[in-house]
Amino acid sequence: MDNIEVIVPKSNDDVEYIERGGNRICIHVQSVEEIEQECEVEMDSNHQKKTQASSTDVDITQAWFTSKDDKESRKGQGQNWKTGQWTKDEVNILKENVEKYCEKNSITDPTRVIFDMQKEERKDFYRQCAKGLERPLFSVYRRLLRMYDKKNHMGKYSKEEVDRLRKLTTKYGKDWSKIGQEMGRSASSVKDKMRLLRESNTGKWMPDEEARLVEAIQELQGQTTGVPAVHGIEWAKVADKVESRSEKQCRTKWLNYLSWKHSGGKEWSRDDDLKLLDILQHLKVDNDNDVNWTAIFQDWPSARSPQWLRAKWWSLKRHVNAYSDMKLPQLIENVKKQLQTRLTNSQSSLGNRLSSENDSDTSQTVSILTLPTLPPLIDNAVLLDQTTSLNQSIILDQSNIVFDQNVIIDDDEEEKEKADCDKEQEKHEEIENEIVVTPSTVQQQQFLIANSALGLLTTSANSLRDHIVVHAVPVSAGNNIPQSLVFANDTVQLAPSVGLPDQEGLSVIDPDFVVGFNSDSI
DNA sequence: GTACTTATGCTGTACTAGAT
DNA sequence: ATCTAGTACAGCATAAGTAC
Repeated sequence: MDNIEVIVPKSNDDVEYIERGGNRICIHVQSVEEIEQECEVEMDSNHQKKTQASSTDVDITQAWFTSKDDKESRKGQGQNWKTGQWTKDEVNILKENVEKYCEKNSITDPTRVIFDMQKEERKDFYRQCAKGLERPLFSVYRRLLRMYDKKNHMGKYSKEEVDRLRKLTTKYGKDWSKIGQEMGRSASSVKDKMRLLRESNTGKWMPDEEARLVEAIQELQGQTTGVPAVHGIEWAKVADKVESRSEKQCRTKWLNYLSWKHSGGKEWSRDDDLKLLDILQHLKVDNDNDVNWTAIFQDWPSARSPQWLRAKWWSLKRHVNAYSDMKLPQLIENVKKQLQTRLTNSQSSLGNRLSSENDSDTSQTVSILTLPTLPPLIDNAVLLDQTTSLNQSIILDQSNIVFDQNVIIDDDEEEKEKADCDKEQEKHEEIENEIVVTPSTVQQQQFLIANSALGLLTTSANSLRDHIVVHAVPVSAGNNIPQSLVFANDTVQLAPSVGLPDQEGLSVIDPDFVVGFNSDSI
């Protein structure tokens, strides 16, 4: 045995480690629980030390590795760890770990441990901090340095600072520590800033600049047409060839516009917004940092790049109040509602009447203000969820048809929904020359018939698409259509009630089943 | 010398504010 | 709404320091 652990209770809270004849003796006083916890930590530490020769056995959170080979071999062993941006939860765990360590060691200022202590003094500090995080120690170490460096996060550089930075760089070269010290900023901050200070144009790109960029990319990628390059481009070299722009500018311009343009990309549409939300919803990830934008980007002609796609998501989610406080699934739902509300408002501004301002979580109301000319085929339909009940009213006057629905998602909300529905009906009954068709009682025969080409809209959580709610009629019903459905001179095709595909995208539509809506017969 | 720890430098990316 | 820019942060490689 290399090390022997001896736990000796003492009358104060001091913690001491003593080396005796190759044995390491830990002396401190703690509760039984704390002692057990400490032993566990030490055992982990010892285990780690013993097994470092065969590093692939080591727990990721206790391994300090940086080399490519080490990572590859660990991946080969099926070990996995988190990469990329740290989540809020991870940062919180890290902070808690630091606080715990400081508390245990009677330290008031964590920066003292990180920046002042000798490594013997802060023994096991990084290992303790890494607990509960699926990150290598190296990653934890770097994160802590940045997090607790008071000279970091100091905001925008003033013009004076930039001038001074330029002078100091001339004086000290790339000694960023020295420059940072004099500037009162962190070394990485001054280094990053200098990198972006290369002389370059700003603002809109000129056609000749764009041409040079395309040429540079094609030259460096060894390609002239086809698939846009996204990865593996050395932007510093590209910038050298473009001459008038920095590497960062080149990268952004290429990834967000030119690569898409040069591969025959299509314009982004509202359908693409909905498709994106649909995809995100089905990914079932808890955090948008975990979204693989590259995978989503594949084979999507309207998407300009993974980065651009991600930016698209950001522009959508920013429309939701307090978006940063929401869990992803909830946020996606809210983005959908926002989008649909924006569409409603947009329709309203075109001169149609907005019949309902109600956009709460519990009452989801649709108003189709003018009955559009329906296309001969409606190619998408969504069967309402079994638990969903639907009330609807159809309001007709001389020129407009207002088609309202209240979809009740949750039984608990039923009373409220009903009240909302009643209120809506009262409101509508005040309007002259309107005919109100009361809710259907045959719920199994209700479908959402969707086709975004209609330009229709609901805020229902049940469909990703613009949709109109109609009564579906069994094919067997033939022409015996309920009179309540006959409300216009348009022709619409309904989904059959039998042989339905299990979910959305109801493509099986009986081509012969066409219902003539005739307002005269109401 | 070797294995491990700590630190630095360069490149690329993420997030988001500001400009258009 | 979209484009551009500013800042922070991560990945990767490797140098320097240290204990054995």
